[in-house]
Amino acid sequence: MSRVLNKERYVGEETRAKVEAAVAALNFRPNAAARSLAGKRSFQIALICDNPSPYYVYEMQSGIRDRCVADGVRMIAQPYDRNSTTLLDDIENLVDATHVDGLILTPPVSDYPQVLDLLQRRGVRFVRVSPGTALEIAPSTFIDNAAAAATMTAHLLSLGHRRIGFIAGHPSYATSGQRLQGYASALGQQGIAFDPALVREGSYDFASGAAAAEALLALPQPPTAVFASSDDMAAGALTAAHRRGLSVPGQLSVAGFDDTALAGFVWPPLTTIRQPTRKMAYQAADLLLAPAHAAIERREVAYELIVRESTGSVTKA
Amino acid sequence: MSRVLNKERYVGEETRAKVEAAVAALNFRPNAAARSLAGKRSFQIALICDNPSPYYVYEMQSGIRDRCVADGVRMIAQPYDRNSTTLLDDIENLVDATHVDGLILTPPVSDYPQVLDLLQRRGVRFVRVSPGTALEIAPSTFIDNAAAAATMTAHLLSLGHRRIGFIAGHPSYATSGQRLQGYASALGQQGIAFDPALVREGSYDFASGAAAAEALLALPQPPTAVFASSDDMAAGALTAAHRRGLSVPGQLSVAGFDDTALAGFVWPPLTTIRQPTRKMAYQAADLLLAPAHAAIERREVAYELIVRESTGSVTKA
DNA sequence: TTGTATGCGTTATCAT
DNA sequence: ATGATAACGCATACAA
Repeated sequence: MSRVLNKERYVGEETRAKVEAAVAALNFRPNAAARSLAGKRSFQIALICDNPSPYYVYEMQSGIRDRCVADGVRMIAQPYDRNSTTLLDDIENLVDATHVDGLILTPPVSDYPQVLDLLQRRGVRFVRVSPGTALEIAPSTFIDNAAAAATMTAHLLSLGHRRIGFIAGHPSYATSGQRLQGYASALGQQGIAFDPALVREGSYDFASGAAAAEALLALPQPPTAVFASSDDMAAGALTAAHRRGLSVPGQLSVAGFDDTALAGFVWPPLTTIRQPTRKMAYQAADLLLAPAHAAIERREVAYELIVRESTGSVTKA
Repeated sequence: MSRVLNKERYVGEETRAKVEAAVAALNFRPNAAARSLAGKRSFQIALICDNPSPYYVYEMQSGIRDRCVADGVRMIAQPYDRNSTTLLDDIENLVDATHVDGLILTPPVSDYPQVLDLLQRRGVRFVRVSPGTALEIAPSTFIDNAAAAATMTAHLLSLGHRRIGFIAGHPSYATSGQRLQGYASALGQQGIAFDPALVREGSYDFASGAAAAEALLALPQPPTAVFASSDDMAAGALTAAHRRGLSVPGQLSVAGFDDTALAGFVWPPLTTIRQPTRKMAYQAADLLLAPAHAAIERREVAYELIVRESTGSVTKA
């Protein structure tokens, strides 16, 4: 029976048929605990996801699930506190207790040296989503954040904007630096000087986006467009503009990044870079569940510029 | 060792100390699979959550986790497709394979007769969140949806509104009918006739909210306020108003329900009923993990009216 | 209060 | 290609 369920080679055709009939008749479901105890696999993977955006978390989980069902693998999802001091211990505990077949790490944990160390020491398989360092130690999925941010910046430039504010994410996220760099390089491409005053640091969440936009709009020479490197921050920027009575995009264009549902739920709907989170998650799970490859694979996923109503051409003064 | 870890009675003080020392020294972590196989508990629970709102899902998971850490229990979270035809089979498979210690069901699954039947037949413990039928078959957590909706409606009435549009949720959610009833009763309280034309059915998501609001605003005698029974639908109503060039709350007041983060991310921020999803989730997990009670417990959680800028007094024509 | 043995339901190894 | 059997790491019933 075990041999049939695990699709081993060398199983007679009639034996297989008999077993399958019995399985169907008895509505038999193998006990996961017993399988885990006796075998090498536990048919469980875990998602280590500490992210401020529920949309992101949801998409990650959905993508992983989509891939897992094919293999009958379950996902353990533990929302982690951002400031948990026990993260390392929690992960070690998880690994020891459940013997998960693998872990999927999202930013910023995907770049925590201590976590990576631990996992390597323990010989646990893991896949990283959007990592920024030590790319060769494990498989990963990613989008070209720099190119994506450059694309958006170029879009704003093509609309006539010359002073473009940029709201960066928290530096603990590798993607944050990559997006900033793309913004800067697109400006350079057009011979526009990089003005540090136009760059503010947020933490990928709404409140920080609102505060950063507030600061930008209070500048003696405020920008005519704001590009926030997350949807939540862009929504914050939108609110800041509304509070100041600025029409969007009439007086201020606003752009986001990620293209979560939020981008379409605000007014005006946000022009964004679509990061296919769900697809990245699916690929991450695929990397984890597929038979081990010889080489460490880095799998790139395509991004997309989504133009909506929050950006428009700069008005002639 | 087993006796110490499981806090059994009749363990000598010195034996306990020795064991604990060894556990600490070896960094010992009991194997979950072995515990599950040998014992009665699996130290795993599952969340069956099919909800259109990522915020809701996130809050549910967070609340459950908050309670689970205390017991060293893990949560299996599988996002379910809304239209999955295999839901019943998936759940049965989950139960058989993992022998979870219990399940937490959220709407609308918390009222699916087939699922409840299955769980009862199999003798699986489960807790329901916001159920509407057969309340006596299992513990549950809930808020008084009718009273909450009545409170919001009363708030709008006190602002001078007399024609209040109501966007209901999908009827498969028990909460949907409860909220509608609260709205109706508050109107009756003020001697205002219930006008069916002012009630539209949505499906708790943004798009349906936008469509419903669109229909309400197209009425010969449009409402001066719209009360949507979810934040997503309220955000949709907001967008519909903006598209029509209506100022909010100047020309149209908009109110939501749930008080997810979304309520604060849109413009203007939404007046809502705060449903403490996280707390409900925590209590649900508590009901599941606490030693079995004699009686089926129904645990009520308090709601709260949150007044923000999307509602205002009706303007004199 | 503590030691001991049996068994949980599979996988994997060794024979056949 | 298939049958038999020893682990897997704990909980638990029973004995001491």
